[in-house]
Amino acid sequence: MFVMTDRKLEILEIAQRLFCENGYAAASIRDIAKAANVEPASLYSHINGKEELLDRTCFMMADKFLAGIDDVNDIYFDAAQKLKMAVDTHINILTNHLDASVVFQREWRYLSDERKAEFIELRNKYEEGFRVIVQTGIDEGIFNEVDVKFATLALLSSLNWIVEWYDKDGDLAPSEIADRLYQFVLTGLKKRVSPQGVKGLM
Amino acid sequence: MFVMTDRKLEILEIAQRLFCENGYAAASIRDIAKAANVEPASLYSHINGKEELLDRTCFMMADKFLAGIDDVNDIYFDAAQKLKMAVDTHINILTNHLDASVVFQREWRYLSDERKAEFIELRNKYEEGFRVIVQTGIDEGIFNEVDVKFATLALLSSLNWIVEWYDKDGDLAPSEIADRLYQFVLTGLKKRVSPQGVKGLM
DNA sequence: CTTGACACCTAACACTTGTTCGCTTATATT
DNA sequence: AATATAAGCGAACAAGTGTTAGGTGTCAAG
Repeated sequence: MFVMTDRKLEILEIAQRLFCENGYAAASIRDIAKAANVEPASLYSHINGKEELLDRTCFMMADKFLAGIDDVNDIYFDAAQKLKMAVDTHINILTNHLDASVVFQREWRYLSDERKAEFIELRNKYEEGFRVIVQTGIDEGIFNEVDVKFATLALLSSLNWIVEWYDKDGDLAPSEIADRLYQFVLTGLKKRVSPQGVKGLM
Repeated sequence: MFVMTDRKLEILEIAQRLFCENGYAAASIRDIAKAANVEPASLYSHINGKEELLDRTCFMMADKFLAGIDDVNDIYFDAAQKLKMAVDTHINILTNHLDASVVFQREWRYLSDERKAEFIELRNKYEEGFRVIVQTGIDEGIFNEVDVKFATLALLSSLNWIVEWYDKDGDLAPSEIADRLYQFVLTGLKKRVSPQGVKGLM
């Protein structure tokens, strides 16, 4: 059975850090062992192989993201509120599991063909969750009649890019980042001329 | 001297395809040789080493992007028009050099430390070009008073993500993609209530 | 007091990595 | 006809890859 002992988790997190810093292919078992203060062979008391570390990371994160979007779509508020919730949740997961998120985003390509297919399916399911929100907003008449698939990808890409520069000791808290990103995808750059102005928006 | 013969270019493009598909670390010299119908040793008649292939790709693309943004900022139109031009140019480069763009975006991490530093500097210069446009828009009073650095990163990330799903045989032409992305970053998702509506923008 | 799980070890395995050496062939220029 | 250059070859190199086999010490449960 799959029991996750403390040591296993520790090793997984070390692997995530190295996969994040150097990439999956370039981060060797020996690197991971050294960072864990252990001989390379000793890792195999905890794992079945290098790919397991990647596999676990990708699917753990997929589960987290999916659980987040499911929560949001279960709650019947208007699309703007749902979107805010979804953005908050997404940014929270990213910033709370930064290394793992980077692996989730960049390194899933190195999964085995079968697992890669499963992973892509889960990721599509997640994107579908966002598409539902965007579509709902259009149906409610509060969002522009954009190409849903296209807009959702642009939206998600804005969210995901923060892993490239987010600094957890920086001056922007996750919630502030989420606020600004939400503002950006909602209203864009162009100033509105309508009476209530920008400040009045959600 | 650095002369780029036909065969050199051919090999470079093969390498770009494989770096794009498998990642720099996972694409071996032997893979590249096989794709070029040549023995591994023969590649060294054309290149000095594997990293040269990555190096050339990253800096070639950096030059292209920088030339693009410089052209835009040399022309004195309003910020919205400049932004449209910059988005068009960016998407054009991406879609015209898809493999190389992916390498430019994902694989620059594997450059040597010195070259990596130079690369990051060029990339910052490019981002600065976009920041100037956004700042100009704010100064002109046509863009919201957003955090310039933040908004520019969100904007660029929307543009860059298209390499993940762009299909040159798909139904969306590069210019259409550029139009929609421009629309997205300019007006966001939320419907405007002002009289002229969405259609009238641009 | 034994058993068994746990975490770790040394040593080695088969294989892949980027790269170099010396050599050959074809093509074009003098 | 002689020479230079470009483009290729087979064989080998040292180093690094993921992984396995078999063994050691620790420690809590029976």
